[in-house]
Amino acid sequence: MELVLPTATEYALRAMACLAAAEPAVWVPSRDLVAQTHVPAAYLSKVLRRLVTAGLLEATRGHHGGFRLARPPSEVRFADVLRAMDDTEGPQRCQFGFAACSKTDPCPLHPFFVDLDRRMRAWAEEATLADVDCASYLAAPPDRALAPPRIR
Amino acid sequence: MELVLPTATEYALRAMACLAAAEPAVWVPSRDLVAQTHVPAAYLSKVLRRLVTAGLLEATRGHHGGFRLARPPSEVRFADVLRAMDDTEGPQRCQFGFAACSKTDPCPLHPFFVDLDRRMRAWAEEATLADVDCASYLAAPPDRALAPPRIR
DNA sequence: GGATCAATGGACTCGCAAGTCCACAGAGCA
DNA sequence: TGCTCTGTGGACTTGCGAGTCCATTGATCC
Repeated sequence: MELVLPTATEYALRAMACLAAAEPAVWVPSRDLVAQTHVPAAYLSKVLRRLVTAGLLEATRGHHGGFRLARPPSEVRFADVLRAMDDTEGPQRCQFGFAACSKTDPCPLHPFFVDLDRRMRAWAEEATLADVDCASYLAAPPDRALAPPRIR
Repeated sequence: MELVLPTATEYALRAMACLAAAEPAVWVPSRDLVAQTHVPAAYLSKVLRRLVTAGLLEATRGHHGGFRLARPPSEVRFADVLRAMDDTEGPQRCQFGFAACSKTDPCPLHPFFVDLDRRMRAWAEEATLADVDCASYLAAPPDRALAPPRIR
C-alpha cells in the first residue's frame, strides 16, 4: 500500500540522523555521510545544500570541512526536514472534480484529505532527531551485504 | 509539506465516490465519470480497468454499458481502493543506509516509518465510500470555473 | 446482419523527480 | 604562493509515472 515520501526527503532524514549521531560541533564531510547513508554522492550534495539554505545545517569548505547541525538534535523535528525539502503548505492534491477546492467550498473528498494531512503532520511534529537511535547503529552496523535493492 | 498519494490513486477515489453516489445496479458510462471527476478520459479508463480487475468494480460494454460498484459503498474502504492501485504490502522505503531493513534487523529510521505507515493505514481502513457526501455535491455542484490548475 | 456505442489493451509521448558530471570557489596546509 | 581538500552550482542524462492515441472486442439496438 502506497503513500510516498519523496526519496530526496528520506535521504535528508538519513543524513540528518547521521549528523545527529556525530560529535556536536564537529564538521562531518559529505564523504562520510555517503558511506553511512548509501545515498549517491552527487545527489546527496544537492540534498545537503537544500538543508543548508533552509538553515538546518551549517557547512564549511576546505580541509576538515563538512556539515554539522545548526541546532541540537532535540530541536530538529522531522517536520522541519520535510519543510526544508518541500516548502509548499497545506494538504496537497485535493481537487475532486471542479476547480481547486477551498475551506469554504470543499469537494466531497476534502475532509478526508485534511484528516490524512493532519495525521501525517502530527507524526512529523512529534518526532525529533533526538529520538533516532543512530549512534549505536553506526557503532555496530549489522553484518549484511551492501547495495540495498530498491523495494517498490 | 509533502507526502504524496499517487495521482492515479486519487483519481480512483474520485471515480469510486461518484459511482457510490449513483443509483445502485445502474451502469454508469465512463463518459459520465469523466464529466464528474474531470480526469482525462483515456487515463481514467486505465484507472477503472485496475479497479475492475481488483474486483471493486463491474463493467459491461455496448449500449448502456459502463461501470458500477461490485459491493455496496459501506463495504468499500479507502484501503481497498489504495490496495487495488498498488498491491505492494507494508511500509515502503525504509532503508536507512544498509541493506533493506527487516523487523529483526531494523534500521534507525524503521520505527518511524512503521509509525507513519500505521497512521496512514488507520485512516484508510476507517473511511468507506458511504462516508463521502458525493450525491449532494453532484446534485448542486458549486458555481465555479472548470479546469483546475494543478496545485504543486 | 449491420450500425453504433462503450470497454479493452497495447504502444506511444511527455514532464518531472532522481541521479550524474564537471568546472569553480573558498578554506587550510606546507 | 601554490597545492589539495571539500562544498557550490549549473548543465546534463535517465527512469518512471502521468497522460495520449488508436485499433479491437463485445454488447445492444434497429
